Amino acid sequence: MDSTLVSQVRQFNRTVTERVGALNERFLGRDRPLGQARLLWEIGKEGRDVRRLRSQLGLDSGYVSRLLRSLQAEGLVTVEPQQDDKRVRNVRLTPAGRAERTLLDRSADDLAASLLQPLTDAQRTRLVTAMGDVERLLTAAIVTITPADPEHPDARHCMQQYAAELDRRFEHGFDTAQSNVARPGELRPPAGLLLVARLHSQPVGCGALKFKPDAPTQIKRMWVDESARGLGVGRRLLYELERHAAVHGTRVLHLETNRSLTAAISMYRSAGYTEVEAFNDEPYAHHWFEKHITPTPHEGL
Amino acid sequence: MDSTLVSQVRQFNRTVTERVGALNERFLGRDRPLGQARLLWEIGKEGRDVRRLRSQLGLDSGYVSRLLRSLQAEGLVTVEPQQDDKRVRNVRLTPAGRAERTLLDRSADDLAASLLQPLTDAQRTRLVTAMGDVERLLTAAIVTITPADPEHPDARHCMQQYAAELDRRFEHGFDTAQSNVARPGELRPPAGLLLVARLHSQPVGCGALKFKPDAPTQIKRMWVDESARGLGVGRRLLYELERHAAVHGTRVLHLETNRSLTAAISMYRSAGYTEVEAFNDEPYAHHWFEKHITPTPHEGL
DNA sequence: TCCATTCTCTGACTTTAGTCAGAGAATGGA
DNA sequence: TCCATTCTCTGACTAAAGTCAGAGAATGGA
Repeated sequence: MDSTLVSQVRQFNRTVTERVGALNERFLGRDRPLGQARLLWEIGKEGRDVRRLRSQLGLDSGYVSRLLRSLQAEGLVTVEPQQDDKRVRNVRLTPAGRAERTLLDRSADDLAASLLQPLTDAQRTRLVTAMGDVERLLTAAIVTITPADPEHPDARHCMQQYAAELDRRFEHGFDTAQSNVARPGELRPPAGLLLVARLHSQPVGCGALKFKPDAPTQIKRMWVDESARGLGVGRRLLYELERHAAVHGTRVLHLETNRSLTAAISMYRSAGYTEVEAFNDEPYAHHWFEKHITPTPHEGL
Repeated sequence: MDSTLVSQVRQFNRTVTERVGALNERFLGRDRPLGQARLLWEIGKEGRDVRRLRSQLGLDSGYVSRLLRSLQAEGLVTVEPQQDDKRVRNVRLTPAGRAERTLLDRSADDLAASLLQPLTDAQRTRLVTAMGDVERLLTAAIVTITPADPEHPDARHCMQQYAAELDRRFEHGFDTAQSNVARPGELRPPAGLLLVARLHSQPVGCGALKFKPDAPTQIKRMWVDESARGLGVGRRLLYELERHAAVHGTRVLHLETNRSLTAAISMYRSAGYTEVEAFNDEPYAHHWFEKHITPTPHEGL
């Protein structure tokens, strides 16, 4: 890895955590421990169940329990069992809790404003733009891409979303029954491979390979969730699929797509796929692409 | 303040501190409290005196003392009185301490690399560029600009640096004696005003006004330290001077400058100053500028 | 109807990160 | 020479942020 990049990232980490961290304490931690404040914030106006609070903040169950009790003692929250599963408990803000949360909200606004205040308009715009870029790319960096079984709940979620989106976007909708859609077994080794992209362990994208003896490997089910677009997830999925295909000995990749998926088409083009004659009779396809790759069997094993 | 900007800054603070903070702990805080690690890092290869450590990390003297003793107990540092002032104590790393610091260094590199690793080359470059922007602008945001007495050590430092820089940059050097340089009294209210820009309480720039009865107010001693260029400090100094001048009732501002100071000249132009005939006989000047402003007496009082 | 599992809570801890009020030594200037 | 100041250290605290090992209630499937 380029050491200049690494040292610039380190410099950034130092400066930003120091600067923003210091402000965080000065503004938010004024009369309330940061832990309590974070919890109060995360409960939200609608309330939340304890389990979700815990996983979102990454805290010990005992610790959260204690924090909740201290908030309860101050009359800021109420805790009661969920209707349908009485093991789970729901936390809600009382009116006093909502008022306190609004105060925190104001403090966070003040903090942000204090960072912007000394800057000129032009500088403010540049700062916010750069912050957006950093955020987006840091988010992209924590997206993981791993093989998954087609029957795994995350995989099924992706497939459903995939079909639902095609149905929305195709001129005449999309019906799984009419398409040459792959059955789960075909996307499971050794017949194929399914990759799932996850962000904060939520599935946000997928892509699959279907290996064919003595024929090009097919790319299937490329999908990226609305919320994760613009992070380069599609490109990474494609790249990972190509890598796996190469290990499997693939020389040629095939994929077909619908003309309504313009962003995908231009991504395929820019990733080196060239349009070819129709190589199958998929009813929903308008474009057929192929790419030649270099097999690298057993690499990294 | 534009609430879109504010909420974007908040979003950034949340995402980035969470993400970088989590990594910080996972990589750096593995087998050593973060406080110790920071101290170990800050001591540096050359050693440092305790006073400076304290001020750089912003910690209580008793706390630093205790941290140092725990590092000493592990054989990582030695502490001994300074030669010339035995109240001050110097801290140095032992070979074991240096080894430990190298380990920390490696961890910090790994952390940074782990952020970059999942990204494509293009994304890495964009991330690092955006990080640089954010850092620079956050640094700019904590520069303070306040009036100072011309005899204050920080003010004197600025004046000396100002003269030294002119001497370096002018073709034939710069001699205070030959210039119509203002004496301290002239830059002190009510005759004038001196502003000092500071970063982390170190002086990094200055600018002054000289009020003249029934004549344009003069801008003098505009200087920004090498280390703080590109942060918009000059522009902010100029803006603040104009604001003070307006409050004082000024209608026209005058300033003269040397042709070697090209960056300053273009800043004056872009800030609305127009070149005019020479209005004085300053021997080092090649360009004379003026700007009309609207007086705002007693504003904000 | 069991029984393993899930979810939350409690009690008993620990570690980290400080703060505060001096004490004691050294220094610098009047 | 004195005295205020500076610098570091020590003792005596505190608060925050967790960790860990259960206990007890509820649930869901065999």
